[in-house]
Amino acid sequence: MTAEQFLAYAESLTGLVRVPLPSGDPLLYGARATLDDGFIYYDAETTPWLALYYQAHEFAHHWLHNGGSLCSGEDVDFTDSEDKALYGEGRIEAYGPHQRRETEANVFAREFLLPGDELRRFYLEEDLNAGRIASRFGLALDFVLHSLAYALLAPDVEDAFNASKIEDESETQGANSLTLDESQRAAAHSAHTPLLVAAGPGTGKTRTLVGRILHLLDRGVTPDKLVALTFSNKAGEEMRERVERFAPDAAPKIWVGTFHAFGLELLRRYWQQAGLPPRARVLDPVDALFILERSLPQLGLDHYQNLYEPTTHLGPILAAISRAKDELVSPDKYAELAEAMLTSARSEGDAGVTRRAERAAEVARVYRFYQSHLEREGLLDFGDLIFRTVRLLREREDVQAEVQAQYRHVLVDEYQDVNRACGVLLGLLADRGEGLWVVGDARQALYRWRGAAPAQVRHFLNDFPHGRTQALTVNYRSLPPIVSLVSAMASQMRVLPTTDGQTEADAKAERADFCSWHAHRHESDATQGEVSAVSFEIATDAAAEAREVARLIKSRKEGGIPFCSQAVICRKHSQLAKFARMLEAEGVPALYLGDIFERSEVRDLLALLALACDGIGRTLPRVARFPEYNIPLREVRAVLQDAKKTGRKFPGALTSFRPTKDVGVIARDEIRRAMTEADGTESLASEEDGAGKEGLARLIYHLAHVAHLQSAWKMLANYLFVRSRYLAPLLADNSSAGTQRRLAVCQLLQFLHNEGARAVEATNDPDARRAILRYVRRLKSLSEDKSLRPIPTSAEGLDAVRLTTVHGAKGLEWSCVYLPYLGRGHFPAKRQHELCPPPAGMVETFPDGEEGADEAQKDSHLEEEECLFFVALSRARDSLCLSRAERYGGNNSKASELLEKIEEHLPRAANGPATWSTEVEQDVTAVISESAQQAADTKPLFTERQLGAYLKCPRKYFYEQRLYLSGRGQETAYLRFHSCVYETLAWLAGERMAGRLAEDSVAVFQEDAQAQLARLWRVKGPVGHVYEAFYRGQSALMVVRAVRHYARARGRLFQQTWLIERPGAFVSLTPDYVELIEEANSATLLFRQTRTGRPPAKTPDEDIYALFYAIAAEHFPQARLRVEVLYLSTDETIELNLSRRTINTRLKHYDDAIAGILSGEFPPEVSDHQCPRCAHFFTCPKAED
DNA sequence: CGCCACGGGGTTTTT
DNA sequence: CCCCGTGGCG
Repeated sequence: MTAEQFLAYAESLTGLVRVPLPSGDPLLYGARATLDDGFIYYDAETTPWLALYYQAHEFAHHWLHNGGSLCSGEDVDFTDSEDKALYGEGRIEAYGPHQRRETEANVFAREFLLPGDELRRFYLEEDLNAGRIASRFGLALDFVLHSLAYALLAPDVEDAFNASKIEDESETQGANSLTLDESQRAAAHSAHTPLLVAAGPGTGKTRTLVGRILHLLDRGVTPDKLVALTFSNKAGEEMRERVERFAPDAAPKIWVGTFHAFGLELLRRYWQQAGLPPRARVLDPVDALFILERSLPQLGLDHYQNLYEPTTHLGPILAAISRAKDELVSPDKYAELAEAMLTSARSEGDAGVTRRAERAAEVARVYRFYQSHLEREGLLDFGDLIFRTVRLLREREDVQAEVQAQYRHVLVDEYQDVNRACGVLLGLLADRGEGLWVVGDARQALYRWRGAAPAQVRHFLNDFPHGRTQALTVNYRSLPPIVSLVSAMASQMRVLPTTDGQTEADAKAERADFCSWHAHRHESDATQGEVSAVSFEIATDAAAEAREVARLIKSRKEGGIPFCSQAVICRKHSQLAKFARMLEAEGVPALYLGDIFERSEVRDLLALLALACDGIGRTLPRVARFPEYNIPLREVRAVLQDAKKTGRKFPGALTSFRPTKDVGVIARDEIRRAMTEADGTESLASEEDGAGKEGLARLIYHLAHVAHLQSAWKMLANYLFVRSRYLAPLLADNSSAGTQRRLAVCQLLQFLHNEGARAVEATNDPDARRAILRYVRRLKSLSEDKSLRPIPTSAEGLDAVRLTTVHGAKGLEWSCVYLPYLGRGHFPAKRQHELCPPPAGMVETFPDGEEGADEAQKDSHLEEEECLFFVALSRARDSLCLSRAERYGGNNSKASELLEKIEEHLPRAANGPATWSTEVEQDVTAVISESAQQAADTKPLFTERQLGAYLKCPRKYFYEQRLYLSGRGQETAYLRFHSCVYETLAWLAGERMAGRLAEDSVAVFQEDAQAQLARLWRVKGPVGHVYEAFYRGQSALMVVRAVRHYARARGRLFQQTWLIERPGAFVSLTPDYVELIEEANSATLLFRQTRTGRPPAKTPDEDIYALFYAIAAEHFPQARLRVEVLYLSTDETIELNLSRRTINTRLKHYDDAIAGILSGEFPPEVSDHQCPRCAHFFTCPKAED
C-alpha cells in the first residue's frame, strides 16, 4: 500500500468514528462531561489519522471486553501506561506468549489496518515469519503510527522510485540498444588483455564496460565466467542495471558488484580453507568503536589517552587500522614498522618523528588487540573482506586455481579507486592479467584517504607488463566550452595520465593530446537565451554570491530547466549547509537535509524527549517556544526556579506549578480542536489571551499522556500523531522547506525506531529515552552520525536544486552546475594534520621521516584537491557557473589557486573586480540595554568562572546564570574523579597552612593524603564505573605528586578569594595556590595553577593567567611574580611569562565579557567540537536562526 | 624581516 | 582541544 492508498483508506471511513470512553482516567481522551453519551467522536474526514488511531483503540477495547486477551512482547509495555486504564486492570494479567485468540489480533492487524504485504514493509519480516507478530496485539497500534509516519511525512514513494531510475548518460545514444563509437568499440572488442581503458569524464566508461560484456557474450563466453567489480555500491548498482537492460538473459549469472561483496562471497564459499568459523559475521563500524571503548583501560594508551574524554581518539585510531588493512599490513607488520621507525628516529634524535613513531606504536597495540578480538568472536570488518580473501588465495593454491578457472574474465569499473589491497586481489584473481579489462580515470581519484591512488592506474603497466592502454577521448556530456575548460584543467594537473609510454618522460610528452577531449555536442545545442556555457563571477560577499546564484537558478527554471536539473556543488558540508540556508531564504527549493541533528524540528523533538526523562527540565526553554505552548521566558524562569527550590523532578515539576486554567478545560479544548479543525492551522482566539498559563497547561496535558512511554520512538510517535499539533504547520507547508522538515522528522522517527535497542546497549542506560539522547551525542562527538546524511530515496523525485559535495557528485551530471566558494582556503580545502600517522614505509608513496615527507604530503594533498576540482567542473552538461566572494564571514578571501590555473579560459580574471555586489543596508536598530540605566556606583561582581563560561559560549552562560540550569551534564566519571582530586588538593592546602605538612614529614603525610582521597572516593568517586580502576590509579598518582609540591612550599600560603577591579565590574578569583616567598630584600609571589591533564604542545594561553598578574599588580606591587602551571598527569611544570601586551588583550577579553553580559547579549558560540558535549546541546538554537 | 600571538575553524566517506 | 595562517609589532 502506498502512502496515498493509506490515506485514501483512512479517508474512506465515513462519518464519525465513535470511541467509547473508558472508565479510568477522565483525561484520557478529554473531558467526559462534555460528551453525554459516553463516547467521543472523531471526524474521519477532517482528522483521518486520528480517527484511524482511535479506531484501533476501539477495536482493542471491544476485543478485550469480549474475552480477548492481551499479550505483549518487549516492544509494547502496557503495564505503566494509559492503556492500563483503558483495558482494565483485570485484563493485563493475561500477559504472556501465545494467548488464546491471538489469531484475531493477527487478522485485525493484517486485514483491517494494513494488508499483509504492507506489514512486511512496515515491520520486521523476521518477526512475521517467526509468528511473533501474532502474539503482539499491541503492535497493531504501532503499525498505525508507522503508517502515519510514512503517509504524512514522506513524499510519494512510487514517484520517487520511478524518478530514481538511472538515465543513460548520453541523450544522443539510444536507450534500448547499446551503440558504441569507434574508440569505445575498439576498447570493448579488444582482443588484448590486460587492457586499461583510460578515459575522461563523460566519455562513456561504464557503457564501454557493458559493451565489453556484450562482446564477450557474443563470442560465446558463458556468463558465469564473468565478474565485473567496482568500488562503490552506487556504481555497482548502476552497472548491474545496465547489464540487466542490455543482456537480460545472461545478467543473473554474471557476478556484478563491489570488491567487498565479492570478497565476502569467496570467504563464505571457502570458509573452511580460509580458517573461518562457519558463521562469521560482518562487523558494523559503529560497533567496532564500541568494542574499543569497552576495552580502553586495558589498552594502556599514552599519546592517545585523554582523561577528560577517554574515547576521543578511537575514531581516528580505527581509521588508521582500516588504512593499514587497505595496505595489507597486519598487526605484526604494523608493530614491526613502528618499532623500526622508533629506533631510527631515536638514534637520529628527531623529536617530531619520534613522537609520530610512538603514536604509530600505540596504534599497533590497539590494532593487535582489535584484530585478536575479531578473530575470537568470529567477526570480520570491512577491511578483512579483502585482506582475508587475499590471504586465502595466496595461501591456498587449490582455491586460487579454482577461482581463477571460474572467473576467466575480470572487469573493473572505476579502476582509479582501487587501493593496494584490492589491487593485489585483482592480481591473484587474474593471475598474469589474462582476461583482465579495466576502465578508469586517474584524474577522478577522490578516495585517497582509503588508499586509492592514481598511482594504481599509473602502475598498471608495472603490475601487468603485458598490458596495454587505450584511451576514450570523446566527451558526450558537455558543450564545447565546458569540454575545453575541463581539458585545460586536465593539462595543468600534476596527476600523470597513463599512456603506452613506459616511462614518466614519455607520459609527459604525450600528456597534451591525452587531456584534450573532443566534444561530441555542438554549441548550437545550447539552451536558448544562454549567453555562454561557462561563466565566472566575483561577489562582494557570501550573501551576494548566494543571492545571485539563486537569481540565476530561478531564471533558468523559468527558461525551462527544472530545479532538479540544476546543482550546487561545494567542497564540504559546512559550505553546503550555509548555502542551502541562503538559497531557501531566496525562495529557491533546495534539497539538502544536512545534519539532521542540527535541524530545528529534530532538536525540538529531542528537547521534548529530554524534558520527559532528564528530570531537571533543562530543555524546557526550548519546548516552551513551540507555537502551541508559547510560554514566555519569565514563566519558564519561574518554573525552573521553583523546581530548583523544591527539588522536584521534571516532568512532574511542571504540575506543581498550578496553571490558573483547569487542565480539564484545556483537555476539552483539545478535543474540540481535533473535531473542528481540518489541519490545525487555525488558531483559537483563546490562545491569544492567557498565553503563558494556557500554553503551560497544554504542555502538561500533552506530557501527561506521553511521558510514561518508555521507548523514544513510541513517545514521539504518540506525541506527534495523537496528542500534539506540532506537525500541523509542517503538514500545511507545501514549500520544499516544508517537505524537508517533514522528511527530517520521518528520518528521526526511523532513527529512533531502528537504533533504540542499540543505544541502550551502547550507553548502558536502562532508560531507553535517555539512552538514545546520550547515543546521539556520542555519535556526534565520534563523528559517526554521517549515515543519516544521505537524502532518503523517497525524496529523490522532488523538483528542487541538488546540493552536494564534490564526492557526492562523482558519477552524476546536471544541466546547470554552480560552483561557489572558490576562495583560497575554501577550495582547495586546508590540509588536516594527521592524528594517527602511519609508520614509515606503510604507504609506499610517502617516504616517511625524510625531510621531504611533509612536502610530499602537501603535494599529494594538492593533487587530490585538483582531482576534486576536475570532477566538479566536469559535472555540467550545458552551463557551468563558477563564483567566489571577496569576503567570507568577515575575512578577506583571495581567489582559489585552482581558479588561477584555468584563468585564461574564464571570462574574467580570477582576482578581478567584483561583479555581484550587495547594496549596503544600514540597519539602524536601536539597541536598548537594561544596563544603561544601572547606577554607576554599584559595580557588579562576577566570578572568573562566570566570565570564563561567557567567553567560551555566551549562550551557555545564559542558560546557567539566567535560567538556573546546571551546566553539568550527567555526572561523568571524569568529573567525579576530578572533584575527588581537587577536594584532596584543597584539604592539602589547608593542612599545609595549618603547619601539619612539612618537608620532613612527607612520607607519613603521603599516607594521610591517600586516606583522605580514599574517603572522598567512596562518597564522590566514579564507583562502579567501567573505567573506575583507571581513574582511581591516576588519582592516587596525582595526589602523591601534589603532596610533594605542597611540602616544598617555603613561604606564606594564601587560600582566599581576590577581587580585581575592571572598568565595568569587579572580578573575583580563587587561585589554586598562591605563595609569597619573602627573602632579605626581595619578595616573590608564586601563582601555581594545578591541572589534572598533560601539558599542551603549545604554551597555555588561557585568559585566567592574566588575572594573576592583575592580582599581583593590585595587592603585591613590590613582589616579583612567578606564574606556573602544574600538570599532574606528567608532573611537569610550565612557567609562564606574559608580555604586557598579552596581559592587556586577555584582560580585555574579560572586559568584553562583562560588557556583553551587561548589555544582554548571549549569542551561541557554535563549535562542532564543544556542542555535542555541552549540557544544553538539545536546547540551544545554535546556528538555526 | 622574523617572531609571536591571536583568532578562526574543525574535510572528504565507502565497505 | 589543537593546529595553522595571518597580521601586527619589534
